[in-house]
Formats: sequence, C-alpha cells, structure tokens
Amino acid sequence: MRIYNTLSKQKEEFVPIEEGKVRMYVCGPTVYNLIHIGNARPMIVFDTVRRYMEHKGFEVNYVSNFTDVDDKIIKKAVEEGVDSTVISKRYIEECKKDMAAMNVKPATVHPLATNEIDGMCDMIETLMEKGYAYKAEDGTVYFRTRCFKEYGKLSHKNLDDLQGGNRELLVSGAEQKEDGLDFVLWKPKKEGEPYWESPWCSGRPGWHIECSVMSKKYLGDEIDIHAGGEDLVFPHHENEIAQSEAANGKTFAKYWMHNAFLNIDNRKMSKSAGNFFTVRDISEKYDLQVLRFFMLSAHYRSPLNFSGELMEAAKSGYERIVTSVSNLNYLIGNAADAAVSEEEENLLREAGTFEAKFDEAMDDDFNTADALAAIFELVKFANTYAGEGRSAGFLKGLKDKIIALSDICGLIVEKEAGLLDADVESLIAERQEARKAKNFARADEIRKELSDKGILLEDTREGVKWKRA
RNA sequence: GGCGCAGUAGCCAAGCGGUAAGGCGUGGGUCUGCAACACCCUGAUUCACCGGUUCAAAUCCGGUCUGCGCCUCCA
Repeated sequence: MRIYNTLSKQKEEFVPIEEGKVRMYVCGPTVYNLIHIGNARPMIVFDTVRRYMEHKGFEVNYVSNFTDVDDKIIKKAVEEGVDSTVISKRYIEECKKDMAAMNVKPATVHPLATNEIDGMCDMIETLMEKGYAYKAEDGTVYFRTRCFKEYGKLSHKNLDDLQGGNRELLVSGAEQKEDGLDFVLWKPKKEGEPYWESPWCSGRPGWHIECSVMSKKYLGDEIDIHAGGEDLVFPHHENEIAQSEAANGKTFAKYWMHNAFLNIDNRKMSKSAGNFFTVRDISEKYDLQVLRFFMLSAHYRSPLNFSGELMEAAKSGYERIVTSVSNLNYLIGNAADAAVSEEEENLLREAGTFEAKFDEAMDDDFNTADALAAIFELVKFANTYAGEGRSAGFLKGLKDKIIALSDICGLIVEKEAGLLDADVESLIAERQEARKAKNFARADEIRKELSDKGILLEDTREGVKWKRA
C-alpha cells in the first residue's frame, strides 16, 4: 500500500510502526456552526482510508477531535447570549448526525479540546523547560519557532521567506513576540471569555497545541498517519510538528496526508461569495450517499468542483449500483434452489478480477476514482450475467461482491425494502388489472399518483417492482 | 514577491515511458402499451501550446499560455 506523504512529496510504501496496527489522527472541525461540504471532504476521504485499512486487516485506532474552544465559537455564543459550551455541544451533536448520514464511522475516540487542558498545560510546561517556549509580559506563552531547527519541513518553506511575508503583521500586531514567526501556545483571557487557570495566566490554549496533546494522549508520541485539509499544512500542522517533536523528542507522524479543497462552481466556497453550502443543505435535496459518491469520484489530492449538475451525475451513477443490487435481490428471491453450476463458478472467479482491480487502485494512494470504476465494471458484469435461471448462490455471490467493495467506500448500496401501505398495495394491484384490460390511462394515472407519494413503479419482465424516490 | 498544484472527449475523471479505464450525458437499437431499469452500438488518430530526450511520451526535460491553492482564521 502506497501513500503520498506531504513530508517527502512522494508516494511511500506504508509500513506501520506497530505491525498490524494503524494509529491515525485526523484534524476535526471547529464546532461553531453546521459543518459545510468542505468539512465533509476530509471526513469522507479519511473514513474511506480507514475502511480500506481495516479491510486489509489492520486494526485502526482513529482519533479525530472537535475543537470546542475558539474565537468563532465565542463570537457565536455572544451573539446568542449563551455560554459557549451551549454552542459547541449543539454543533457537535449536529455534526455527528451529518456524519452518520454520510456513513462516516465514529472515530475510536472523539476528544474535545476543553477536556484536555491539563495535558496542554503539561506540554507547554515541558516546552518551557526545554527552552522552546517563553512567557511574554501579558502572560501569553509563545513557541520559539527558530529553536526548532526543522521548522518548515512539512510545508517546505524556509524561515527567512516566512519572515519576509510576516513583516506587515509584525508592524501592525501589538504582540510581544521575540520573533514574528513565534506562535501562541497559551493566551490570556479577555472579558467574558471562557478560561482556565494555568501557571502563566488565566486564559485558554492556542489552536495548535490541542492536536499535539490529543494525538499524544490517545495515540502516543509517534503515530503512523496525521491527516487533514491541505490548508492545514501551514501553519497548523507545521506547528504541531514543532510542538510535538520539541516536547517529545521523537518523530511525530510518519505519514502526512492532505486532501485538496472542494470548490463551488470553480470558486472557493465562502459565505461572502454566497456559494456556501452546509451538509444539511445538501441533505434536503439528496441522499448524503450521493454526496459521498461524489466526493470519492475524484482523487482526494485533486481539487474537486461542486455544482448541481455534477451532483445530478453523481446521483445517476450511485443509483446505477443501487439498482443493480436491488435487481440481484429480486432475482435471488425468485431463484430456484439449484446448486451453483460450473459455468457460474467460472463467472464468479472472473468477477474476482474486479475485486483485484479495486484493491490495486486503493493500494495506490487510495485512488477512489479508479476503485469506483472497478465497482462499475463489476456492476456491468453482474447486470449482464444475472438473470432468471441462475442459481441463488451465484446471484448472491455477485451481490456480496458489489456490497463488499461498496462498503469499503462507505457506500450503502442495499436499501431496506420496507413495507408498503395496504392501500398502496391495492393501488398497484388495481393498476395491474387496468393494464391487463388495456386501460392504460387509468394505469398511468395510478403510477402518477404513486410517484407523487415517492413510490416509483417499474414493470419488468418478472413483474412489477417499486422503489422509493 | 516566495512556495506549490493543475490543464485528458459535451461534462466529470483514471492513466504518469509502450501506443487513451470508468461514470454522467447525447444519438441509434433490443426489451416494453408507455415510462423506468437493463443490455448492445455510438464517442478523443488524440491528451492546453511550442520545442527537446527516446526505438517509443498524455506520461520525462525546457519554455509559453490559462486556471487554481498556500504564504493570514479556514477542511
């Protein structure tokens, strides 16, 4: 399995620190609002990475935080006149609902920054003892960036270039830093803000320290994979490396994975531009499985454009897989109890080549676009060879393969059949009578009536089938 | 200004040295009362452009054009 590592800027063979196990940390959202579809990309992408690794037999310890103390949360709390924990709790709950709807597995642990303040203080203390941090007069604690020799190794920047770019900030900022590159580890409270006691001042942690601490606590000093959106490379992840490696004296993470951004109509999504969508917005129009399919249709390191047209195409593609499974189920239900024939055995073996192709694609830095292509080829194969007269075992073999591969992608392709109301059933029966009597006007009228209720009918050779819109 | 990414059919998107996957859409056909589903056929002599390396390049090198990202809170 090869993974593109932002550190080395190339694909590297994945070798876990501990055999058979993967320790993975994914930077989670700041919970001040409903998550947007940009937040959804890393969630879906790295959940898929996790699922594939589990498929390969690894035991994955997957940690993803919720940043529940931050300027934006405080601002929102002030606007609503409530405590900031009300805001963070609310949006963590909403976020979990969205994740469930996107079939993103809960992490092994979802730590909250506010529960880890003690650990943050400990790490800051260690950094101070080692000379990597210092306290300014107002109580703010800064990281002495130039003391960490490897600073810039992840984002491939050199300190002097950064220095130049920061000049304006230096002039305008009223900060008491020794150096413009230094970043905050702990800052003093302001009136009305949540705060914690610390050896330096009453205040709250800087943004970067929380991930270093939570990663250490739940996964250890050295982890296999650290992931997040590409915008986090600098400064967030660079700073995490500096903090963790300076404090622990060990390599923080072996592999750094970053997903590219999701754009809307070829522009960066932003509230001011009016092209901002929350996952909840999308869920009103689409099954979130469609969003997931859409996200996986491109490589995670390529920018992905979002638009209504593209979502419609994704919907059609996703439904093709769902329809195939549904047809297979229908055939299985009506199949005779015959043994799997030799010809069928051979076909099943041939279908196995698509599974191999799928794994090959995923092994190459999680090429989900290629992996999805393998699923489509399998679907085509199944649609071609499945039919009446096939054994249930053969049909089930095909179906199981499609479901297994889809499941690795986190795609739910087998819909609950559900039950129909008695009056709907009788309408379907009435329509069949009408069709038999060649009263097509009445038949179409009933079909229209049912479709208005969200029940779509299909007259197949084997009989009438229905599905929910 | 510094660092970096990308340009493949109508659209989306793999391929990254050996002669263009897959999906959506379009058009035609089979099936069908119609519709839907499915299947078959239909698509780039060509991979932004110009040079170069090579027996061989969409794939490597140099240049040009275009779009984008990071350098500042941001997935």
